[in-house]
Amino acid sequence: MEEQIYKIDLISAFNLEHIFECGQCFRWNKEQNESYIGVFKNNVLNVKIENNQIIFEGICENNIKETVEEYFDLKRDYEKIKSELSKIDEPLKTSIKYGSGIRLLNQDLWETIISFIISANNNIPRIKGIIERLSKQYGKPIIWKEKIYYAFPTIEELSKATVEDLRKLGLGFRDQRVYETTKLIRTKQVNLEEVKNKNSKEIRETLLTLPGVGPKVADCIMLFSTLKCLDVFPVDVWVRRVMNELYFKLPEEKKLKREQIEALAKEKYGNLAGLAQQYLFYWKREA
DNA sequence: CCACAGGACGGCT
DNA sequence: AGCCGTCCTGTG
Repeated sequence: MEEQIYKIDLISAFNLEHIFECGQCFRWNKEQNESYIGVFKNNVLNVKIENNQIIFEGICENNIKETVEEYFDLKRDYEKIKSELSKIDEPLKTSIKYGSGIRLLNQDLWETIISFIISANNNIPRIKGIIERLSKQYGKPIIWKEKIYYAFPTIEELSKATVEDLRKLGLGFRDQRVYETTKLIRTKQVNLEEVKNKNSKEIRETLLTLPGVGPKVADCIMLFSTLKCLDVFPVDVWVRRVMNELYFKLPEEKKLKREQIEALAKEKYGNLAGLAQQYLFYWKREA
């Protein structure tokens, strides 16, 4: 593997902070110079914006242009999506202006499943720390510019970890869930290759059979991985707050149940509900 | 020291 | 069916 570089003209639906800080990924970190470095698959990339260009540079297993186009969802027309969603109502329009550079990454399904099981009842700094330790312990090293990075462990690699090993890495009560899910996937009792060919409803049902995957985690996996089911609407405490505030003017949380919020979102935002969720979430989190 | 934040799950009504 | 305590660790 060797260093590669790829540049494209800057597009308006591409902002590093919007993409990497909207809660969809855990392995991208900001450098001193405002660029980001991240690990995905067997790639380590630095992304920066300079002179109205987006510059992707780093160690890339396959052709960097194709890798980047796939991972950063570059073939999807976000301008069209934003203008369609902006018509729906004022709050959504405002949130879209705020997070205009958001794109949904096409992340590896296996990595997304494990990452979001770890995300349960957890905060972002700690989730990031756990995933780094898992990768360092079980993943393959990748060296770039004298620094060592670690790929996320493969199914086989993570299968070497015992529940106790996972506990030592700080997973807490999620250790058992990650262990059992890894076993189900390794033995193909849940076959990830087959999941890809199913429809949205079947995918969700399958994911929900994995230990540690409940409704919210299932939706995140479907939205943030290569599955790209844009119609799901992950409801966490933040989204619940926004929806209650925006549409019901209820100062107290928990007035609306998760299912009710989900149903409302699908009714209002239709098959782009997942994107709407991201704009609203990012807006509320940062503002 | 305690309170709190964050989803899944199992046990209880 | 719905509600609620518990699971673990970091932060204030």
